[in-house]
Parts: sequence; C-alpha cells; structure tokens
Amino acid sequence: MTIELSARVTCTDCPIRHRAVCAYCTGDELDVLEQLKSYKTFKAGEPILWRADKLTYVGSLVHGVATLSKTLEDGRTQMVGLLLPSDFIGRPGRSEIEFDVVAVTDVTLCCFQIKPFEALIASTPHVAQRLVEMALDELDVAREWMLLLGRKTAREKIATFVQMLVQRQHIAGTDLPGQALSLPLTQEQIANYLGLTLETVSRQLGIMKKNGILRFSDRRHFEVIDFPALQLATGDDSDGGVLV
Amino acid sequence: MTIELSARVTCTDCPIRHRAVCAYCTGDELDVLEQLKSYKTFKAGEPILWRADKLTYVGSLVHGVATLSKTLEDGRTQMVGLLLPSDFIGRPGRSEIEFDVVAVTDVTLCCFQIKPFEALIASTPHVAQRLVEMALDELDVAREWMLLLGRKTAREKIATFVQMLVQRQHIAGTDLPGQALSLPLTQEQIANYLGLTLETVSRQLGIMKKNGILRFSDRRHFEVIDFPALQLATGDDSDGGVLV
DNA sequence: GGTCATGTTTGATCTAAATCAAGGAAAAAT
DNA sequence: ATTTTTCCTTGATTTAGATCAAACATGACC
Repeated sequence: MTIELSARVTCTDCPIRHRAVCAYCTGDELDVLEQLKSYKTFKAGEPILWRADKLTYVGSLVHGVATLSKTLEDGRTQMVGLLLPSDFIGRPGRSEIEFDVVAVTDVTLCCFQIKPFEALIASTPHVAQRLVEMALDELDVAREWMLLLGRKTAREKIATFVQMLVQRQHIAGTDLPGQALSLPLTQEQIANYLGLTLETVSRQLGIMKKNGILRFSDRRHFEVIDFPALQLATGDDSDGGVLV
Repeated sequence: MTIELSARVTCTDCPIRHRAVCAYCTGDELDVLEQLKSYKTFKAGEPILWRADKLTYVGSLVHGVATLSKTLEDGRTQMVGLLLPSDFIGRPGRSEIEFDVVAVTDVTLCCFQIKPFEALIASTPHVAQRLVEMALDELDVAREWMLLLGRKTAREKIATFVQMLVQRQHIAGTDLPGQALSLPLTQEQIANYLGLTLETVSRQLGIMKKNGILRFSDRRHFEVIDFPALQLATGDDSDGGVLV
C-alpha cells in the first residue's frame, strides 16, 4: 500500500537534486516541478510497479533500494536493474513496462503523473537532455551486466557485484578498509542479479571471507579488507567500469 | 578503410526514414539534416568504432549488419548488441564508448559530426524525443537479453535468437514457412551473442534441423518450418517480447 | 526469553555445457 | 582447378555450477 507523504521537501533541498532527472533544471524549472511532484512511500517487500500495470506515474527514487526483475513462466527470475537513490523509474512515451519493480528496503519516490511529465519533457529541454543521458548511462550498465552474465565465472560475478557496491557507496577521502558498506540484498536476491543460485553465492562469499578479502560485521554490513585482490577477482582490466 | 559515398540519397527517399533518429522530423528539419549528413561505408569485418576511440561522429545504420561487443582481458567476448538498419550508433553527450562496433556485412552509415549533432538535439526537440525513445527501446532489448544470458538454457537461447531474427525480418502477410530468412552471423558470433560456445550452437541448431523446426538452404539462409515449436522452445510466455 | 520465519552454510551428487580433439565442407584466394 | 582459409560438425571427456538435502544462524515478534 502506498502512502502520500505529508512532509514535503522543496526541490532545492532534495538530497538527489544534482543527480536526478532534474539535475540540469534552473530555479524557474524547479518551481514547475515543485507543483507537479508528490511523494509516495513503499514498505520493504512491496511491489512498486507490476509488469501488467498501466503506467500512470513516473518518478525518482529518493531513498531506499528497489529492484527491477523479469521472470520466466516457470519461475526463473533475473534481476535486470538495481535502483538506488536518484535513479529514475518509468517509461515516458510508453504506458507499459516489461518488468517488475519491487522495494527491497523502505522506499520513498518523488512522483509525477505521466501525462504532465511528458508535457514537461516536450517543453523543458533540460529534462529531456538529462533523460537521454540517464537512459544511455543505464544502457551502459545493462551492457556491462550482459558481459558479466554471459561470460564471467561465479567468482568474477561476485567480485564485480561487490566492487559495484563499493563504487556506489564509497565516500571519497575515507579509508576503504574500515569503511562499513551496506549489502541491501539477500543472497537469493544477489543470485538473481548475477544469474547464479543462492548456494553458489554463499560459497563464493565464504571463500572471499576466508581469503581475507571481505569481512562481515553482520549479515547486511561488510568492509573490503583487500581491495586489490577484489579488483583482480573481477576479471576486468584495471581501469574500472561504468557501474558507478 | 572508410570511403565517402558519392551517391547521396535525399533524406525523404531514405529507406530508414521512418524508423531512424529522424523519424519525427518535419520537412524543414530534414533539410537541416540533409546539409549535415555524410555517408561512410565499411567492408565486412572492418571495425567501425573501437573502445578506445574518441567519438567524433554518430550515425544511423542504413544497410548491413554490425555488432557491439565487449571483451575481457583474457579474450572472452560478449556481444551486447546487434545493429540492423535504422539503429543508431554513438553516444551524444559523451565522447567515449565502452565497446567495439564491427561491421559484419558491408555497411553503410549515415553520419553526423558529433558537435553539430549535439547542437541539433538541443534545437530540434523532435530529434531529442526520438533519441530518448530509441535509447529506452534499446534498454528494453538489453534487459530482455540479460534474462536470456542469466537464466535461459542453450536450447532456449538459440530459439529466442532465431525468433528475434524472424521478428525483425518477417514480412507481414507472407507465409512464414517458406519465407527465406537471412542469418547474418557465423556460429561463433552467435555463440558470443548468446553466452555459449560455438560447439553448443552447432549442436543445438543441428537438433532443431533434425526436429523439423528449421531448414537451411545454405549457411546463411534458412526458413522456419514449425513456428509454434520454436516459440515454445524460447521459454517465454506466448505474448511475445520486445525484441522487435 | 522463547518461538518462528527467514536467511545462510555446508555437504553429496548430478548434469548441462565447456573443453579438447579431429575431420569434413564450403568459400575464397591464387 | 587447386590450394588455403574459414566454418561447421561430431565425438569423448571434463568441470563449474546446479540441484538435492539437511542443519544452523539470526533477528523479528509475541
């Protein structure tokens, strides 16, 4: 069930202001968005959008974590995206999506009705421009993941996944060994992201713990002890990727 | 080596006019494009863009087939896209790409220098709008492929691949059994697209021939004899997908 | 604080697809 | 026409990861 948040935050104070779809907007343009937006929240585990739903709104993830996934008839599922704050949900120009969006943690969304939003794109080049950029960035990430799914070993997949978490959470200037990072997914969800089974994920993470690459303080928090070894285990060349 | 084509085709007569990035352009807008465009051709096997290249132009594929692929240090490669006529190559707003683009057959590209093209996007909402649409369509295809790479069996992968070829080549109103379809890729290239080895591709295609699902007239041309069986073998639910 | 549900670990076994290894068949080149 | 190269097929063997099967943590909730 979704709840309309009463506590509105102004766009100027928004935590995702500089990375979201509104990144290039001027003060005037933000004023327009301000009038159109509304917040929705979802509890951990709740569906945000269902494959069969008609799309009536689009929005930016403000806090929390959500997943995009696709499922075959017999139940096999594959995650096709991990949504973190500032990521955009929705499909302007089309009323259907072909995957399910589910809240993993509690989630807050900054929403727009799809019709006014589409009008906004047409009239606000800054939004259209940012949207192209974000779509192309997502495309890069999807393609990087295709390489992972098609060609990497279980060990490389896990290492790449952990590296991506590091890159998206690491606070520059802070020592990496010692910095607590959060693991928002269960091992089953990780398996669905990496095209593996949960047993394989457990075993590979176990090996990385034993090898002194990772240390877990509890199920959902860990730190990277040996970053070079992690990097090496990804199978990528050392200049990093686009999963940031 | 690239060659500038002397035989210019006017945009209005262009075979990909209605599906390419210029799809929504008015006559006036086409006149502008007409001045900016130039054709480049590539021989089968030639690289069109290399991962390390600075991007100096973008363009639409007019005829031929090209592949996008990514390669790991040790040589494992994964195709991340198959470019057919009307597909767009390039990355407005960024000067680098993270994959290689190679001509599979002889290829003709309708090219624009990247700088004027970016200016065009800013000034021509119709181009920006179509570009968002095309990027999001590609994203859908990439995600469909993630499901294939992560969760489908070899047989399902081959069936899905063939089904995609059918959907992109089938002429509506023509009988499917009997219609000659072209297979532009070698089995090794198919393997790289599907995250398999060439031996597995050969064996699975062999089985589909023996089962009377496919018939090959030569290495590069086939027809689908039993479409329902093909559909069934994809593992998808029957309502089709986005790979069109 | 004990019960329960949800995640995680670990072991034994199986299997789909990879790998290794030749041949053969079609195109391309000379 | 004949050589060469590129593709394709087929068989034998191996293996990474799936599957099957229990226990074991951990935190959530009365």
